[in-house]
Amino acid sequence: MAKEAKDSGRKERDKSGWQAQKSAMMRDTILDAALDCFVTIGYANTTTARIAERAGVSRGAMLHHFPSKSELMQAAVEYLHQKLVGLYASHIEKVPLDLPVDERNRAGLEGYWTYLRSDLYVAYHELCVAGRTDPELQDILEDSIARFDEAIVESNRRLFPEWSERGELYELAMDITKFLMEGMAVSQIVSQREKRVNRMIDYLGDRLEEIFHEGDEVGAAIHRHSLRK
Amino acid sequence: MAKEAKDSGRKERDKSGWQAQKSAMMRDTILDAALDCFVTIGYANTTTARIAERAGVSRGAMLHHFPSKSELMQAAVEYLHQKLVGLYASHIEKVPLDLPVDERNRAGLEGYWTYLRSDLYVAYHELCVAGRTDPELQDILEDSIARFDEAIVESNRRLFPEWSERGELYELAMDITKFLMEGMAVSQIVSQREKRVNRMIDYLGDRLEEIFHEGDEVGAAIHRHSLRK
DNA sequence: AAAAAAACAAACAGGACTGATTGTATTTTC
DNA sequence: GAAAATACAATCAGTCCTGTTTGTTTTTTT
Repeated sequence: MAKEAKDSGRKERDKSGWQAQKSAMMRDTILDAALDCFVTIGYANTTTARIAERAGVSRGAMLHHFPSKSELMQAAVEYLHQKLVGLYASHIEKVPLDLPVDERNRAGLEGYWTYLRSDLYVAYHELCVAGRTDPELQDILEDSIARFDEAIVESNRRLFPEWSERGELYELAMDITKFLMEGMAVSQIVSQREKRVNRMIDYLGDRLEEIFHEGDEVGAAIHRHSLRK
Repeated sequence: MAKEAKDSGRKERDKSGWQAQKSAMMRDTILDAALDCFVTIGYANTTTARIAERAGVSRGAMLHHFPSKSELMQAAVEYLHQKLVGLYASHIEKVPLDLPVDERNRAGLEGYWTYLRSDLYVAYHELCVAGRTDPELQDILEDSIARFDEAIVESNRRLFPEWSERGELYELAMDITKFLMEGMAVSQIVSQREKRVNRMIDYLGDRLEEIFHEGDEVGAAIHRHSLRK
């Protein structure tokens, strides 16, 4: 209240000065360090002191930018979210739109797999698991996850326009892709087993093709396998 | 050395006395409390004080049984392993062996899903994620995981004897089941979304049936879909 | 150039955690 | 029943963590 009244009486701070630039750089440095810590030592072992050390700044300086650990974590989640969206998009954008469907499916799966094998995804998973028992973190993540899912839907709409009218088949295909590949990725996080990945991606690509072509048939055949009650 | 020489000169402690019974009960009480903590507050937030409180014993008493947190965690992992094996077996044993294959597949999947939806699995996943950044814990878990996988293989051999000669098709079926359902379970851990589970289990059951029947064909057809290079 | 604001660093304070230690109670052995 | 072993409880000590406070430096505004 009193503070806001005070602020209204002065010019807004110039955002183009060296201080402002330095502040923005500092902020990113700290947040990058936070994500690094999630990946290398785990979310559970991430302390403000460790982040400051990794960022190469003092804890006092960092506390100026993020007055509490909670605020720092919140900013880190948002920062991670932006990076994840960017990372996913960068892999998906590499897929040429003029490929035939089955090759495009396969390329999309490989892009998704590369995304799932990233450090950023590891950090994300660390946060998700921690959020199970931390309501505050969970709230932040839910918002981020919802926005990320929307971004995925948007990317897929562009990359796979032929699926746009497949309704429940599309949902099934998305589910099986998501669960199967994320299950595989989490399994890789837990213990590195590179074997079998290509076989699984091949298999999934074929299944997606089948599911898609089920939409070419009209009538009882739609319910033959995939949508059995 | 010197201690062992000393011990060899006296009778072994009677294991049937009240003290021995109480000690075993105490041990299980502590370990149950530890698993409870993993589930309710997460592995990361589990402290010796919290376990002792949950077990209803003093920290001093607990320290007698487990002289360090490390030993307690090690014992908890082993205890969890035993419980997991027992839980999985209990669900799988309920499946009547005289069911037709497709129904037995479906029943096995539902048993596996029930297992994956258990608190024990949640605890297991907490440990797996924590083990990523804790080499000591990871070592313990690797041993446990390997033994658990063997137990699964043994159970499946009994429940699905008709798969015993399907070689790589069997491996594929096991992989897709594992990754898909664990991916789904982990997704449920992270955010509770009960929808779509039955659809996915239906779909997986059908795929397993297909994969199995690919073994009925000899020649190029084996490589038509699933095992494409 | 002085004043104000922002940024940075260092130290303080209280709480939490683990392992070590000391003391007490219970059970078993002789 | 006394001694020994086991079990249990309470306290101590050192370390780490987070938030608060104080002091210094840098940048911007006046």
